[in-house]
Amino acid sequence: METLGIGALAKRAGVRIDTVRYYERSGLLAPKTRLQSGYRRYSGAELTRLRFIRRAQTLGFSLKEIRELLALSKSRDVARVKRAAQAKLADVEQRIAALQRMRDGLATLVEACPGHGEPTDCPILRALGGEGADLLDLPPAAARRPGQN
Amino acid sequence: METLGIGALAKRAGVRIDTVRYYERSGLLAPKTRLQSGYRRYSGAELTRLRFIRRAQTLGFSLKEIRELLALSKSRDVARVKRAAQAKLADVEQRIAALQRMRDGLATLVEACPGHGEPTDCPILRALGGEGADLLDLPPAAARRPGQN
DNA sequence: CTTGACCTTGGACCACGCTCCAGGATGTAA
DNA sequence: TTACATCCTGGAGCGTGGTCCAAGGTCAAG
Repeated sequence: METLGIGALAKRAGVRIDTVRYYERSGLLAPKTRLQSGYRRYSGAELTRLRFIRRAQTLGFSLKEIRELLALSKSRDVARVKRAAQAKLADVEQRIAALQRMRDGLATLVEACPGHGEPTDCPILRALGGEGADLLDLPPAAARRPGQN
Repeated sequence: METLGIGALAKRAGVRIDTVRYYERSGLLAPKTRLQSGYRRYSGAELTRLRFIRRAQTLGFSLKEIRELLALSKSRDVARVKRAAQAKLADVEQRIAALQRMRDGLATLVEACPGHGEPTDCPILRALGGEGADLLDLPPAAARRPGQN
């Protein structure tokens, strides 16, 4: 069976070599085997997994979440897997909702801005500068993403 | 005119004091004046600005982008401001679309999983583990968020 | 004047997600 | 065998967005 070196794997996934090793350190992606020399060898499954990691990232999942997601595939407990997937689904739906609020706020602003003329006619500028930031007024902010550390 | 100390300002904006100082260091928010003692004093305009910064963050703007946005408001260039907002809007919409694809994929998986029985009957397990990750297969990934450094 | 809350600065530290480097070993093709 | 690409490990460094701490100064009330 054909295997890939770390460089070939990285190239095929559009990722840097260091990133692959970083993912390994992070418990996300292990080589299928190692040569006696220590060289990592990957199979198609690892490539698939790596691509999955990248896709999930573009969808806003943190590496930690992705690790959890991938861990599911190891647990052979179908019920747990299903519950986890459902939880993830709910999470994704919440994110979509949050992004949609974002989008609505921005769309309102963009629509209301003539794109020319007096700065005082631009709601974006008014929201930025003035007292009447009504247009940008969004719900408090509670749900910040980058954990409040 | 009534002014606020840094503590009062932070409280009113729902932010930590350190965060206010951090924003100042980052060139986002300067106090209106300082007392002889060095104490920062803020006016309503700064509170508005601070709230704007937070709102913008919830809209997915980075502090760097917010700094640019705030700089634009000084430039009074309506067209540029609008373009920046439009770009962000497009970005947010792309993210929503990507998340919706993920949601659909997850929903399909969850629906198709019996929640019990053989692991081989669970499509989630099959999608995550195997070669045929078809259900989770999403478009390439191009639009990475955290700049490729 | 004392107390306690509030403020100052400078700098360390954190998590995240990489990215790069040094020094050395290995693989492969000519 | 030589040459060159590729790989190894361990650890440092980076940008982002904070958060915390020490050592000390200030403000307002009683």
